[in-house]
Order: sequence, then C-alpha cells, then structure tokens
Amino acid sequence: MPKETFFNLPEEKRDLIITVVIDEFAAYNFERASVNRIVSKAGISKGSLYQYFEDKKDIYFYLLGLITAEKMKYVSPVMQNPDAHDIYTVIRELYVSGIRFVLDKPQYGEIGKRFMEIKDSAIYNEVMGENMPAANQYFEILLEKAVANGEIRKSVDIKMFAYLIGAMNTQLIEYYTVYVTDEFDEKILETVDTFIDFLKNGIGA
Amino acid sequence: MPKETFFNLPEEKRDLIITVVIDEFAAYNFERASVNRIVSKAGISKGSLYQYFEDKKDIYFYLLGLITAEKMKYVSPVMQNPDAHDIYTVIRELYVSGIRFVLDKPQYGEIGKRFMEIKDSAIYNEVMGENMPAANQYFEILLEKAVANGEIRKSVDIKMFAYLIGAMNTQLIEYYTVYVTDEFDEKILETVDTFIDFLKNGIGA
Amino acid sequence: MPKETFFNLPEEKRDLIITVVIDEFAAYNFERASVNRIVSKAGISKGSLYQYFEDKKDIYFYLLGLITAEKMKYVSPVMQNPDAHDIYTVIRELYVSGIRFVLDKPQYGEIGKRFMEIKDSAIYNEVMGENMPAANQYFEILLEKAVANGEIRKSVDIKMFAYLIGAMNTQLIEYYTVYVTDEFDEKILETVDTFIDFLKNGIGA
Amino acid sequence: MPKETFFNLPEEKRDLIITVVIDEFAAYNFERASVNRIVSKAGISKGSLYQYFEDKKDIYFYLLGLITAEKMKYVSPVMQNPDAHDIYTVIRELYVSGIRFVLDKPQYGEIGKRFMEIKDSAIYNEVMGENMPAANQYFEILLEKAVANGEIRKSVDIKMFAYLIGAMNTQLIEYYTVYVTDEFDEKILETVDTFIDFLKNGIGA
DNA sequence: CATGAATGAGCTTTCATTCAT
DNA sequence: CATGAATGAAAGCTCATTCAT
Repeated sequence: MPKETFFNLPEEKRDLIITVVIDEFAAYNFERASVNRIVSKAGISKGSLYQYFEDKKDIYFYLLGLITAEKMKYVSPVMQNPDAHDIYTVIRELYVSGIRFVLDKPQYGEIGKRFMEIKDSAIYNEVMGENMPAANQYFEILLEKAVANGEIRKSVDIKMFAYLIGAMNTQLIEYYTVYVTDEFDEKILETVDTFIDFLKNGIGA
Repeated sequence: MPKETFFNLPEEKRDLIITVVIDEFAAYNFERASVNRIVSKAGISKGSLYQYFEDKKDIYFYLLGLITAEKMKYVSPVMQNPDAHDIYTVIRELYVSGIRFVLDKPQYGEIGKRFMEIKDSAIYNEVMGENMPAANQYFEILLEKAVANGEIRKSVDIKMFAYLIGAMNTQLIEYYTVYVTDEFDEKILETVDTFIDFLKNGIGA
Repeated sequence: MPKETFFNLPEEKRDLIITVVIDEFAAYNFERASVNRIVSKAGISKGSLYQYFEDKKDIYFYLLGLITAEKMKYVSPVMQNPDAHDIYTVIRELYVSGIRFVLDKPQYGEIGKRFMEIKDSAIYNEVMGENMPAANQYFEILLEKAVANGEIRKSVDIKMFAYLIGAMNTQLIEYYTVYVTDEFDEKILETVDTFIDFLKNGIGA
Repeated sequence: MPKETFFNLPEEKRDLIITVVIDEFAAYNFERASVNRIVSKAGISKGSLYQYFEDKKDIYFYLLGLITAEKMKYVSPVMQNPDAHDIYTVIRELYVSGIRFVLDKPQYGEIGKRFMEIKDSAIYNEVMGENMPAANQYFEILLEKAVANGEIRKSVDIKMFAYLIGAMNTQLIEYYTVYVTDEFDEKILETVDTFIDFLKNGIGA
C-alpha cells in the first residue's frame, strides 16, 4: 500500500504519477520496469517516490489494485447473479465485458499481458496467491452448477474445462488486442457468439 | 554454437554443465539467468565457461537446440504427414505429444514458459525470427484444409480459431504440468479425447 | 557531457574528482585508464561516478574539453590573426605558446601524449573527426600563403614541410617536457629563436 | 629470449610463427596484441607458444631483435665510418636508409610506429632503457664533431638539435609510409636532398 | 513533504598465463 | 615437444534503495 504521503498529495500530482506508472508497467513487465524512468517521466525526485511507496513492488501492487477496481465497473448484473442465467449467457457476458474492458483501457490490457509474462516469478505468485484460487474456482462452480442443471454433459472434466475456459478468456481478449484494432462493434459480438456456440456444441448436454 | 572445447570435455563434466544450465534457465528467464550462478553451481571458473561458450546467448541457444532436438523425438508419423489424416487426429497427436513431452521433461517445459516471459526482447525475436511464422501458420493451414475437406463448418473464423487452438495447446500442456503430477497415463488420454470431442462438436461440420 | 549531478557537487569534491581523473588519464591512455582506479582514488563509489558521467568516454571527453579550454588561454593575438604577420612570427608564437602550455600544465601535456598512443582506435577518430582536419591543414595554408607572399622558396614541398613543422612542434614540446624541468625562461625563448632562424634559413626565400 | 624449444623447431614452423607474430605486432601495439590471435593464426596450441617463449613480452622483444638485425643490413659504409664524411652526407644516408628500410619492409615500419604508440608504458622504457641513450647520443656526437669541424654554427643548441634530427628522421619516415605509396624512386631522393639542404641552411656554418 | 547524491552488489565478458597429461 | 582446459582478477556498467538535509 502506498504511504499516507501519497494520498496527501494534490490530486493533480497523484494522477500524473499514476499515469506515468501505468505507462511504465504497460511498456515493461515488473522486472524490467524502471524506477528511474518513472521518476524522470513524472518529473519527481527519486526520494519522493520512496516517500510515497515502500518499493517497486508496492507501486506495482497499487496499480494492480486500481486495475481490479476499474475492471469491477465492467461487471454486469448477469455476472453478479450468475445463478439466474444459463452458463453460456454468463460466460458470454464475461467475455464481452473482458473485451470491452481492454478495448476501453488498452493499457490495462497491456499491463495484464506483461503480468502474464512473469508467470512463476516470486511476484506473480505473490499476487496470484490471493486472487488465483478465486478466479479458478469461479469457473469450476459455474461448471458444476451447469452440470447439475443439465446444461452440460456429465462426462466433462470440470477442473480441466474450468481452467481452459479461463485461459480461453485470456487468449480471446489477447486475440482482440493483438489482431483487432477497431473499436468495439457488432462484428466482435458476432464472433463471441460464434465462440459461445462452439462452446455450447462442445460441452453442452 | 558452443566452442570445440565444450565438446572435448569429458562427458560427465559436460553433462553436469548442461544440467546446471537447464536448472538455471528453468528457474530464470534469459535476462535474469546468471552466468555467475551457473559457474558457481557447476563448480567451474568463469573463464572456463567462456572457453566453452561464446557468451550467455550462445549457452541459451545451445540449450534451445537441445530442447528442439528432444521435442523432435515426440513427433509422430501422424504429425509428419498431416494430410493423410483428419484434422482431429492431427490435433490430438499434437496435444498428446506435447503433454508427453512436458511430463517426460518438465524442466524443458519450464524453459519454454520462461522464454515466453521475454516476449518483445531482442533475444525473443532472434529466436522466433526463424521458427515463429511456421508455428503461427501451422494451424491456419490445417484449418483451411479441413474446411475445404468439409471437416469443419465454413462459418468458422479460421484466423481466430487457429490462434485459439494454438493457445489451447499451450494451456492444456500447462494445465498438466501445473495440476497433474502423475506420469502419463490412460486418464490423460481420455481427457484429451474429451477435449477433441469438444472441439469436434464445436467447429465440426 | 557530465550529468547535472556532477555540476551540483560541492566544488571541493568536484575538484578532487577532476584531479584524480587528470592523474589517471595522464598515467594511462583511454583504454588502459581504469574506472575502478578512479573511484578508489577519489574515494567515491562506482555508482556515484556513473551518476556524474554517462560512461568512461564521457569522463574522457569532458577532460579533453577542459584541456582545450585551458589551451585556448594560450592563444595569442598573433595566432588569432596570422595574416597580419610573417609566417615565422606565427610559427614562433605557436611553438612558444605550446611550450608555455605544457610547462604550466605538464599533466595536460601527458594526456595529450597518451592520446596519441591510441591512434587508430575508435575513440581517437571520434575526437579527431572534429578537430583534426583543421590541425593538419593549418600549416599547409600557412605555408601556401607564405610562398605566395614570397616569404618562402617556391621549391619547397609544402605538404611535406607542413607535416614536418607540425611534427616538430610536437617534438619540440616533448623535448621541453622531457629534458627541461625548469620553469619557462629566457633561455627557452632563445632556443626557439634559434630554431626559427634555422627554419628561416632552411626554407626562406 | 625464446626458449631452446623454439630453436629446435623445424625452420618452416618457426618461420610461420615469426610471420604471424610480425603480422600481429604490425596490426596491434604491444598491449593490444593478442596471444590468442597469434596461436590461432599460427595454428599452434597456446601451450606450445608458452613452450617457445617466456611470455608475451618475450615474443615482442625477440621480434624487436629481429627488426634491429634486419635494419643493420641497411647500414651503409658511410654510416659505419661517419668521421670520413661531412655530417650532411651521414644524415642523408641515415634518412635514405631509413626510408629504404620501411619501403622494403613496411611491416617493420608498422611495428616501429606501434612501438611509438606506447611511449611511457613500462614496456617502452624497458626496451628504450638499453637502446635509447645510444640513439640519442649518436646524433649528439655527430653534431659535436660537426661543430668542431666548423660544419655547423657554434650557436646551435646541440642537445636540442640532436633530439630534433632524430625525431625528424622518424617523422620523415612516417611521412613516406603514410603519404607516399610508391616504390623507392628518384623523387624521394630529391626530397631528401631538399630536406638536407634545408638542414644545411638552417644550422650550417 | 522534497530532494538527489551515495551506495554496492550484481551483471557479462576478456585474456595472459599455468599445468597436468 | 604438444596439447588445451582451467584459471581468476580485472574490466565497464546498472539499478533499486537509503538517508541526510
């Protein structure tokens, strides 16, 4: 967590620092991100940055928190109440909101990818230690219920597909940021629908 | 390429060095891997290592070569002659051989993942400059032919699914190395089959 | 150019560093000069030196700049306006100012000689790329004018004598730094005059 | 001095090594010359080279010895018996033989220049400690006799001119190797004569 | 709250020389 | 007499972090 000093800063300055930090971690992964570059781009002294944050990790974790908070805004009613809808609708919403998010905030998407670059680093596990189980279990619970509801074949290896659907989400989003430069449009929705159909055919009852 | 000196070494010593190098690059990506650590773990002098290899990059490339050579052993007849089989058989073989490989040589799998950490580094592009185009296009060509053969629905977005099938391969393999510690067994084959079925249902004609 | 940090240093410390740097480059040429030795003699950390200067080259170029600036102080009115005087007066001034300079600042003379040691190194050409053409042609132009003025015999091989007068300048200066330890005095002036006479007799009209 | 082993070598091999060593020290000064390059170019093992020579310095000194011996061959009767001729004839012979030497054996000239690059290094002084006084005194004695003979003005600063005539010799030779690519010819003789005239006018009685 | 100089362990790489075989 | 693997001190340079002001 940033120190008190950071929050005592005039908003303008704080925002500038955040902007610079976003730029840095969007351009470089945690290891390669440079404190020197951050202070120089933000026009503050090195000492000051260390008055605001404990260390580089503190900066990074704070940023990840901001992104998480931002992502929450994209959580739709469907996702908040998954039980009220069939699993495909829920997954569709997840995908769509994910794509929307990275198209709206491409830098956050970048930071997410940079984060994946350092899988298995100490820092990655530290972050994931808290969040990953949740993320993983989310799909497992979803799938279990869907099996119970008869929406999905009983033969499906739930754990594996939970993992895969999560991974596909990531990949699908990456695909859009890498290969599709347009704004969010009808065409994207169609493709998502195609993919959901694919999923339905694949594991549906 | 390692220098002659390296190949003149007693096999025992050479193997020790290779083991240490594998450990290092499985634990750290190219940038973070340390020549100092390698020599100290191998119990040789810094000067000696540089008698064997041109530089750190030379060590890394040699290692990647070893891995590639090892991976070749897992290439089955089906993969060598993909046109003689339906696309699902080919993809199944790819997945199975990939899983076999990382279960047999988990460290090589690690090194592969570490390699992904340094995307957009100079070294990454140097390696990929030679191999990547093929890897990317491989699935596209496979899918195109399958569409032509009537194995796959015409409505399928080939580029996207090529990307996804590739990504799934990676993820599937990662899934097994992360969650499945057992040796390769019947159960894995079943799961792969399930997944292939899923794929068949999803995009099949 | 040194970084801002260097100029922000207390004068005392900056002077100490400059002194140490002068000592180092007077004792060793660019290649053999050691950053390690500099920091240890100056009693500062390696990191600090690299806060002050970009790299070893930056240190060296800064030093050469100091020397050039110092040498400028020895440029007399005669040298600034060579056309207003006969060639012997100009050459005499050049010699005298050169001798004065190295007797006043023997270490700068040393550094100059060390610089000659690395002829055909990249760094030498980098420095000379800017200054050398002028230096080489200076005497040629001087001689050409003198021939036109009738101060010098027409039979003189201008290119060769330009080269030689330049070389003699260097050698004459070296002679004084090597063999004459006294301060600048009347005797030196006499010797220079002898030499100028010698030159006049040798190539004069 | 090379070790006995070197002289026990078949002449062919010894000559090859000498050729390679000449090449190396013609291309790089003592410090920059590389033992690695020498053994690799000569196709011998590093251990062998150290069976033949004590160390790098030993190689270099042996080479300088060879050059000196070669240079002796250019010493003409005039130079061996300087008292029988006027000083200008002697100096002329010195210059001519020097030019002849470097035009015949340009690599030896190169090595000589490389040697001058490292003035003030430990190695330079070690070499010169033995030879330099002689070289310096040679011209002093010559000049003293010439003053006594009335060939040269009494006012001449003998020590300085001895130094200068020696230096000019070096420079004149360098001038020819740098700027004149032709074979030794009549034109060169003319220029030397011009220069001798210049000298005669300059210091002659 | 701001500053920025100071730090030092760490990095990769070079090269003359030694010595066991 | 030949070999070539082994050595290790030294090189230039980086960077997150500290701390006195």
